[in-house]
Amino acid sequence: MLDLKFIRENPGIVKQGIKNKKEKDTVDDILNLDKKRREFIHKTEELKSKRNSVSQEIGRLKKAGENADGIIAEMKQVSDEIKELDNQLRNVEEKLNDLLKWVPNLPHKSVPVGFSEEENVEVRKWYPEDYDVNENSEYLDHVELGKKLKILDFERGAKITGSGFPVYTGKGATLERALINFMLNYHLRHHGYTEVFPPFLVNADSMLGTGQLPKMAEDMYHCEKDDLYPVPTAEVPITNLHRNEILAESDLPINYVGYSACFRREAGSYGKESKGFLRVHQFNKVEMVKLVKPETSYDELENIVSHAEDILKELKIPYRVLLLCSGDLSFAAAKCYDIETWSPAENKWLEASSCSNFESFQARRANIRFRNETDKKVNYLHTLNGSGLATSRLMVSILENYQTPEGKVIVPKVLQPYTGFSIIG
RNA sequence: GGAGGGGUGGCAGAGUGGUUGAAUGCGGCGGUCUUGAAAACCGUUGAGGUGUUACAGCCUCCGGGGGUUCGAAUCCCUCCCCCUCCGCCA
Repeated sequence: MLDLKFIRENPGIVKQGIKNKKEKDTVDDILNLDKKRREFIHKTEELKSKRNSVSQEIGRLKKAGENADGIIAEMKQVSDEIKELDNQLRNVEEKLNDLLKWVPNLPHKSVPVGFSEEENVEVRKWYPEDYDVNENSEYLDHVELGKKLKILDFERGAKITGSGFPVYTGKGATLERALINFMLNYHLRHHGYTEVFPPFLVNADSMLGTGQLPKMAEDMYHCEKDDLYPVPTAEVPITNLHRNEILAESDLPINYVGYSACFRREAGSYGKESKGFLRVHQFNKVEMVKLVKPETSYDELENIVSHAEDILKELKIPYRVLLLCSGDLSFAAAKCYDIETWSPAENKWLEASSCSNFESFQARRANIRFRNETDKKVNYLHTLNGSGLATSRLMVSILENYQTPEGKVIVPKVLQPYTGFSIIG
């Protein structure tokens, strides 16, 4: 959510930001409602002030045993008027809030303006030593390989649940678990995070807090009976841990890392790119979440990206880092880097991580604040998160890059202590 | 799922219709005293909205929402959460 005052004072900047993000511009409607709102506030508060003082007077009269029927009758009218005005005010505020919830975060000034993914900017690329880009191009893709080695079973996943719910079996299951543990441990030991194991279902307030609702409602699973949402990412429960809290400045930065299964409906995305792991409804992800002081958030964004990159370097998987252009930014993000890993069989880069700075956008929605130690003022903090990383696309790159000419898969060295075996097949 | 109890400021804990945004204690901050610290004493200490150049002023908030009343932390309805006991259960 953007600050209403900021919108009021900088409508031009907000409009431009919305345009650059290809979102719907409701600024004029918002400003109109805001004006109405303040008019109602003015009227209703004037009456309330009167009511308060007269009510006190009534109390005094009654105590003194005097008759107050006249002013009580008068106040009854004032009270009705207040009720009516409050209703109208509530109505206006509801409309205003509905609009505000749909206003996207504004792109940071360092974000290139652009309207398609072609306009994303490649920031850097990394290959393991002696990596030959062409070497593995003849190998089996992860679906065929997974089937042959009996480590992935997409068909039975479809049977027991539905398409897009992969099953890991045998050494595949162990490898997946090893990957998750390796990543968690690495972030804990080398990057100073605190581990969180969150619930996988959250309430609507949490989904609103991080910005999945209302805009992404169609992409979320929803358990209607209990009004709970399976998390699309651990970002949601972890960021919302401190919803409606005022933290001490000395608490910051807070660095959390946590694993969760992630559930996404991916509505309307069938067909293209939906093979195997390329698009699934349930996947595993280790997520880094940071709650930081505003002035540090852009440095922290660079940190979080490098933390994700460290994992790929340890795994020796080729990757590239993209700076997303304004039009490709998610609703809540002010700036975002995607990390894509190389898939030789697909002959393309696959998104395995997304690292974003939300500035105060989520903090304002979720009401997460901190108290400045020097001036004692309360202010919104900045939130960030980054995948560190999602295992599904990463697994594609691992299986394909570590494939031997015989169709076996060597387990990356850093994972071997976790798997207990060094080769699959 | 059933029965009962409870949700008040950073924490503990008063307050059951009329200057109560809220006693008191602890904690925090500032000060006096002290070579320094502790103790003691004094003062101060919630958030949001509106408004203002900035103050002031005004309004709202005692789990959330709604209601009764001239007036609600206090009464009513509803939802949520916590605790105790029973039942069920990985």
